[in-house]
Order: sequence, then structure tokens, then C-alpha cells
Amino acid sequence: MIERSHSTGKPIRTAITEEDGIDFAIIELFFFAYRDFTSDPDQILADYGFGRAHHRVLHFVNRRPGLTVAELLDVLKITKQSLARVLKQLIDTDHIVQLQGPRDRRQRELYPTAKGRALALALARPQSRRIRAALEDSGAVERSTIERFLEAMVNPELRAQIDIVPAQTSGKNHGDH
Amino acid sequence: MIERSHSTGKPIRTAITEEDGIDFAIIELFFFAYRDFTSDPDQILADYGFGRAHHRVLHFVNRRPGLTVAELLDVLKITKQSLARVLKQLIDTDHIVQLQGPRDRRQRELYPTAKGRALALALARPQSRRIRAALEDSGAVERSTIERFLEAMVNPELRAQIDIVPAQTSGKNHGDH
DNA sequence: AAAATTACGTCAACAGTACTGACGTAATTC
DNA sequence: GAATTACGTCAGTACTGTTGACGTAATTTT
Repeated sequence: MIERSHSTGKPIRTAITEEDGIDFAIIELFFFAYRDFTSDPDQILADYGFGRAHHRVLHFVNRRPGLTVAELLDVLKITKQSLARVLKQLIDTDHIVQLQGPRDRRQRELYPTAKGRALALALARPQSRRIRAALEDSGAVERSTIERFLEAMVNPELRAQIDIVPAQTSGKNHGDH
Repeated sequence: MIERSHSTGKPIRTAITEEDGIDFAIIELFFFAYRDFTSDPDQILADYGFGRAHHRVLHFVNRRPGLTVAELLDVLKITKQSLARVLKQLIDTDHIVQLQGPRDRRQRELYPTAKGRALALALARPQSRRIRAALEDSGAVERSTIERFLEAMVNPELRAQIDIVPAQTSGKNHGDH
């Protein structure tokens, strides 16, 4: 049973090399780094019965208060139904509130509550700590260096999403009304 | 219905700032970068009816041919049952073969077939291309800089896993027999 | 003003990946 | 000979994601 059934391919016993100039080292490091990067908040989320999806929603609603459901879907690149369940839970648990859009009353603007902001901060804290430590531990690495590299890893068409980050308190849309 | 039921928290209208020294910028960039980084292979995998889990197994079996099931579980940080389905499919489709461990016959050493190696390479190619482009686009960033930063992001206890990477063709264990 | 479109919510059905806990078998170690 | 180990497998469950369809209120087009 363990001996392969005489028609299968032969085992290759040599490790895959950097042949063809493939950068396996960084590919693998990216996997390990992201795995551990997300493990910090995962533990906190478990106490609330939340998952990674809740975290992402909470993060972006705190980063861009007043964004609409459609905008959020675009940033997360998931479907309406996927968002619906998670968003409903966050609203029911009073972490997020919806307000009718002032210009277009069909839209729902999403805002964090004090509770939602506190949780977003609690989730971000260990991640930020890990980043700071990594910057220090890895020697004379400047923050901007990492920032530029990560930004360059993002699809060019989607880089616009990153720049939507609020400079101050302004918010890109309807600060008035 | 859209007006929150008078007992809910008030909306916070200001964006979360870098208050408390939280590095939201890099946190967010890491999310976007990883999302797009994994989207390349995801498209190829879909053609085979495989998912991201298959990719990870295939990657590590190619990187460390001859690793055992237990070692693989340890690297991936998933449970036996999670691995079982995925591994079975990869074996059934002749991407991976199992050989009885020479020292301990209870163990199954995992090896890629030619087919499995080819797929691993095909999946890694676009990711490597993206990394190279990002290194170039982001200016005078050295590969080693990014490598050191990512390594520092990994939990110290788990950094040992990274170093298991074969230097050449050797393999850390039983190259003989 | 009527018709078309848009923004959102929701229902149903399903897939992939992860989990826990339990049990069985062959091989190794005590 | 008994205990332990490595692996496979079964059952049941949870989370996050998918597609497709339908309904409603609000806005835009004609």
C-alpha cells in the first residue's frame, strides 16, 4: 500500500534549487512571516468568537470611518454575502454602526463605536509591536524601505486603495453636510 | 431600521491615527501585499482543482524532499486531519509519492514526482517575478534587507524551521541509504 | 411621471480549509 | 510482553469564501 503502484512517477530526491532564478527563500519567508503576523490577533479574536474576517472589517472601518458597504467590498475583494454575515455580527455586538448616507440615502456609511475602536487598537497593538521589533532586530532597516517594498508588491491597479488612507481627520468624502 | 436602536454606541467619525505609536501603515500594506502575492498561484491552482493548502504542501515537499508527515505538520502548523485530505489528493494525482522511512519504517517520507516538481515551479514563478519587480521598483532595496526583515517577523522559536532549508542538494537528514 | 439602474440586504446551496476527539494498525522502544 | 510512536481514518463541526437569485428603497434616465 505504501509502495506506489508501479505506474506512478519516480521520487525526486534532490531539493528544489534556486533554479531558473526563482526566489524560494523570500517566498517561504513571506509565508512564515504572515503566518505569525496574523497569529497574534487571532488569539484575541477567539475570545470574542470572531475570526480573521471580522478583524479586517474592523480595521478598515476604523481606518476610513464613513466608508460605504460597496467601498468596503472593493477593498477586501470579497463578495457581498461573505461580508454580510461578518458585518452583521459586528453591528449586533455594537462594534460598528451604520448611518444613512447624507447625499445618497441608499448608502450605509460604516463607523466604529468606542467599543469597536478599542478592539481595533487591541488587535493592532501586538502586530505593531512585532513590526517595530523586526525593524530593530534586522539591523539598519528603515521603515520607509519596508513600506516601499510592500507597496511595490501590491498590484499596481490596486495601489490606489492604499493612498485613500486619511492624512488627518479629514476623510476623503463628505466631511461636510 | 437603519437608525441604530438608541442603546447603541455613538459613531466615531475620525479615522484611527497612528496613536499609541501603532504602525497602521505597514500593518495594512502587509495585508495588501500578501493578498496579491497569493493571488498569482491561486489562479493556476484553480485549473487543477487545488487550493492554497495544496500549494503549501507541494512547496515544502519540494524544498525538503524526504520530510516526514510529522515534520510537515510542524512546519505548516495545521492538524493531521487538515493535511490528510490535501496530501491524499496530491498523492492520487501523482504529484507526490510516499516512501517508507529507511530508519523507521513507520514513517512516510514525502517526495515530489517530476510532475509535482513542475507544478511547484510553475506556482513559484509568478511569485518570484513579483518579488523581483518589487525589489527593483522600490529603489535601492537589497534582497538581503527584505530577507532579514521578514525573518525577524517570524516567531523566534520557529525560526529554526527556516534554516532547515537545504543549502545545496544535501538535505539535513539521511542523505545516505 | 414612468422606467431603468443602483445600493444594499437576504435567502439558498455549496466548497475549501481548518478544528477536535476518537479509534485502529504497524513498528519501535522500554 | 507492554507501552509508545507514526500514521491513517472516521465523525462531526466552524469559519470564510463562492454563485445566483430576489426584494426594496432611492436615485437617475428617458
